[in-house]
Amino acid sequence: MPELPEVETTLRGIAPCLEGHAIAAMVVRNSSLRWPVPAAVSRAEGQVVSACRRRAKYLLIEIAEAGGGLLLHLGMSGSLRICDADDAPRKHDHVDIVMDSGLCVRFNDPRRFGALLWWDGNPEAHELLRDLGPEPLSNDFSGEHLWRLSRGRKGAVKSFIMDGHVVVGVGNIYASEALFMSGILPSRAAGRVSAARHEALAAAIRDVLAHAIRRGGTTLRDFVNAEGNPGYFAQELLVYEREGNACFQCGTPIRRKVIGQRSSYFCPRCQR
DNA sequence: ACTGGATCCTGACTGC
DNA sequence: TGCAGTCAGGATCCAG
Repeated sequence: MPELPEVETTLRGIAPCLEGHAIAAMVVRNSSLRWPVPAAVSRAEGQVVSACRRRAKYLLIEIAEAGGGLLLHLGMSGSLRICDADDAPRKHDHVDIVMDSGLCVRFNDPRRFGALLWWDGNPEAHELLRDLGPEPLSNDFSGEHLWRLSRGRKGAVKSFIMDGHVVVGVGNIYASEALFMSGILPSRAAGRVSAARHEALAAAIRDVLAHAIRRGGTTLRDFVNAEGNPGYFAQELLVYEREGNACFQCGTPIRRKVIGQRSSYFCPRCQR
């Protein structure tokens, strides 16, 4: 479920509850997430959260006093919500970060593809983070970057922009949207997209992600922010899950095609 | 170095 | 109603 805008929305929701406050307890009801939740997460107990950040789709809850912090990934079906620590847990509420304030940040994840780990020292050096590409909303990301990395690549440009080593945070929804916005067929070989079109693609990725963040993310089925509310970008999707509906630009029916085992949506007339 | 495929897991939905 | 099959927003790992 969550792509970069949804993770960013979640971060902005939980940060005020965490930053500057002490963690009273880490309650792990079910430790079998993508990787087992390590006992080390209890090192957060009794410590003040110094900062909350995001890198790619990972949430970093930094605890300077402990020389490390919590690393959280929402996977495909995870969400974080703020509630009272004594609210009864619901199905799939696997972990609570209980705060001194009496509030708690509760991690729910039906499919358990999410992760909660502990990092020591510099989080950027963590094995899950160290080989990641640039943030799409940073100055390190550009059309020139995409063009350079794509030379000689025969795989579909859609799979290319979803590869976290190329650029982070572009998931299945926004990949289809950005390719439509820049007029590029998702199945086209990445290495056969011109420099000018990579420039347009980079701009589209930036625009669609920034706009989705302003709308509080995309709720297709079950995404909710930290307050339990949905995001409002779904109503603005141009091609995603619009198979058979008229293209907003030319009226041609939107098509669906599986690329890299993921559904891809595109206009066969507007995209080349 | 790159690419495609399998895989982890539950729930919602479809068609018989 | 029930049941089998399909699909889902991620990303790692492995074989070739």
